[in-house]
Amino acid sequence: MAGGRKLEFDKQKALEAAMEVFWKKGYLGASLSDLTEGMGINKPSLYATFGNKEALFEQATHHYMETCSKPKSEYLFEPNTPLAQRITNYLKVIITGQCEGPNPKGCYISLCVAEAAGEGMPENALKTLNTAAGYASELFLHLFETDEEAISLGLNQQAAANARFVVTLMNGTAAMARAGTPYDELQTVIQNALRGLGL
Amino acid sequence: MAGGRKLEFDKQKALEAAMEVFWKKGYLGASLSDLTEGMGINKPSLYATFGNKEALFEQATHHYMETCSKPKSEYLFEPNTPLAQRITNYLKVIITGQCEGPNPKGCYISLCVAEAAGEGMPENALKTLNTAAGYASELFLHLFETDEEAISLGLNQQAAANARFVVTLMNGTAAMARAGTPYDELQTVIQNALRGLGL
DNA sequence: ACAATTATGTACCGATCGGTATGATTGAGA
DNA sequence: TCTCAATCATACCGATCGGTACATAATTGT
Repeated sequence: MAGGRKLEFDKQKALEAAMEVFWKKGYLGASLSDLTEGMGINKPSLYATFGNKEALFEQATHHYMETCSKPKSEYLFEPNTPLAQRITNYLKVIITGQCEGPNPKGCYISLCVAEAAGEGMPENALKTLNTAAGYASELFLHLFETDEEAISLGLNQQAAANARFVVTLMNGTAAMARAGTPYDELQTVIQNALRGLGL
Repeated sequence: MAGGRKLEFDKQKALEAAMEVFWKKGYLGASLSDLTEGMGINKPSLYATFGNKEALFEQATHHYMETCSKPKSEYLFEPNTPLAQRITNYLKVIITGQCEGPNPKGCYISLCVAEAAGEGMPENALKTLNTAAGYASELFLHLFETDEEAISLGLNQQAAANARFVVTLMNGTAAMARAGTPYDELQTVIQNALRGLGL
């Protein structure tokens, strides 16, 4: 019949802004005021467009995974590149994202998972978060189990343990970055990490 | 002149309980209701005995460092024990504390530092937290710089970087433990860590 | 026994929490 | 131009936030 008034804001920009607020404050730590201020809209617009705080978090988390997390994984599978170099490149990009740029320091997922253990986070937010949190583990598990060079090096023998080691270290760099450790200082742990894998 | 009514609770037990609440929820995440319920006292008693939420946090943090963090460091300086064995023992005890026992999962300090980066934490709480957060780094820096075996192995050449690697990994295990990773799975990263140090 | 002192429980303070009702404003189709 | 649908800003909802006033209960020295 009739189409009403147009949105006065860019939905994708608003979602990006919401992601940054959750990234900085966590789920429970981000208040509706923080969100509306960061997104540049007011509460009724937020609820009409995204549902509620929990639904917004799910969409922001999905946006984070698609734009910040998953694209970096291509460095792990670059053709004609030694495994050690691929892992180095990947970790460098990860640490860069944790330390530098306009985004908050640290890792969105790692922060919210830590927050979630304190209870008080609604169920759907938890489910979304757990799915996202498992991504990196499965990525490295798949790498160590199937990569040609990884197999020839025997890294597939303890693929799960090796993947856990790398993921643990990435959680560690996220914590250090969030505490203010600069890129130059965190970058040195990559060498130790590769040596820890036998590379 | 005259001494009034006696405290009906054990101040030390109440502080221990407060520590567990902050450990589980973080500073901002712990509400006065969470604290009074966990401590088994009501608000006026809390304020009369500990000051306010911020002062209670400072005392709880100090209690954590003295009872949970610092005592474990003795494993790093045990006489007549190879360095690799000392670090292994230390990390095993750390991970045990992060994964098992009656306390919340993860690391009190690591959680609150992550929370602090989101702003909103009062100044004195931040100062207390930063002091506590620097303890582990200085501990390993001192170890790698002064330990006889560490020097003979050349670990003192890059003492700061080596210390940063270990501290980063401990922050990582804290995050993994908080997310629910059990001791048996986290324990395997110790071997990778030692290899990363060249031990 | 009395007075002084301290701790306790209840009930309350202004501010903020997540979420919403309401009415004015804007734009599209007829 | 008129009507209808959708978004906007403001103001409000009950609940909870950190913190406190106040009256009562319990302990001590005189």
